Amino acid sequence: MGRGKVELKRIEDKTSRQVSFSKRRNGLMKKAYELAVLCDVDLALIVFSPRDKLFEFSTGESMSEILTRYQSFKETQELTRVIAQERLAQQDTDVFTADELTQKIQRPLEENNIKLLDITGLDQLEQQLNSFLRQVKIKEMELKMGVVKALKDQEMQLKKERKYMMDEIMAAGMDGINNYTDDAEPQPPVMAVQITW
Amino acid sequence: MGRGKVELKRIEDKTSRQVSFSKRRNGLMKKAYELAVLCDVDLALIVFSPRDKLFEFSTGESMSEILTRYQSFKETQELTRVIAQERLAQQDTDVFTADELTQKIQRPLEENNIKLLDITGLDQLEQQLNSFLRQVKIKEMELKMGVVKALKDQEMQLKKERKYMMDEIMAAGMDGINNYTDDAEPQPPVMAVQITW
DNA sequence: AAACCTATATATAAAAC
DNA sequence: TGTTTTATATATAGGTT
Repeated sequence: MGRGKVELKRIEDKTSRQVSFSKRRNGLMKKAYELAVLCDVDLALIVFSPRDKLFEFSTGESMSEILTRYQSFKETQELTRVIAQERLAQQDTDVFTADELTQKIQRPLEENNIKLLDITGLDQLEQQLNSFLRQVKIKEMELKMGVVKALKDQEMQLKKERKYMMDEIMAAGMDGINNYTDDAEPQPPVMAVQITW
Repeated sequence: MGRGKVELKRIEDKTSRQVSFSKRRNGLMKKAYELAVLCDVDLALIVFSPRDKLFEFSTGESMSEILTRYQSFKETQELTRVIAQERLAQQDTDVFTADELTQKIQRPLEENNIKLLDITGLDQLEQQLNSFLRQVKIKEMELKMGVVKALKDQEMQLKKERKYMMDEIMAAGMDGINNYTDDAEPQPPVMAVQITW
């Protein structure tokens, strides 16, 4: 895009790399701005120069709002994935506990958030976090209950399907079949979400 | 950049806005990629489409690493700003407490981090955060001590300067001057950083 | 929507200041 | 180091399919 064509690899000459960085960085920012305005979208751009200088651009909302939105999006994505996974898993196992489920859901969410806390976290931060967490606890609980309910519904549906199939088989005169290989009766799924304050 | 020139404002026609979004988004990603490769820099790009679909691009390091780095950078920036402010403030006041200082430093940092915690924060997150915070507490303390020390040094220097000026004045035969307008003796600055576990 | 087609607008490499 | 110049490479608007 200039007098000479450039290979897509690190520019070895330090000077021209710096010049290129300066020009292309401006170009990228401009393009980002144009995209945001023309197409009416939200975006965030973060660039660290080779000398660790920070260049950033974000639309109307502040950078941290967009990053928060990103986090939310990722979490929802993870939740959706986990729920889908659970549904598949449910096709093979008959029983699951809410505790197991809770664990599975929590792990990815925690990892995502914790990475964003920096080493300079402060001691008072803990207190504020506690206060903050108390405030969102109700919504959190609602969310969990919703997930558990969704899976519960799924389980119920599977059971109905099994029952339906069983009925068909029975109707065909194939009674005497027993799915349980040991003496223990199948236990009802544990259905409790633990809430601690 | 095409057959017609486009005004820099929201494209009103929905279809061409969508087409433009698709084309320009790809272009932006490509440019971002080229910048990263050619100039050997780290960057992150987050775009939310009008229909809330997420498009993202980040270099080698994962997105969350870059966001963490961004957070760190911002915190350092804030710290630097606060320190500079403190230095200015010190020119008018004679005494400051480490407690006051700690408060001032903590506020911006907390705000920055807390915004990144989403409503789906989980109850176990609190525990992990506590564990995490314990791990970084030592570094945190070191940081604070460093800041306090820097300001302490600054204060000492100001005192020396005042003393020097005072000496000059005294030497000029202008004794009997008293800077204190009430009976209380000036107290030494409180010098303690509170560490709780 | 996406994929292709030009004509034109923009971006930018290299040079010159 | 930054700005301006200019030749060339790229991006993309508006069509068409």
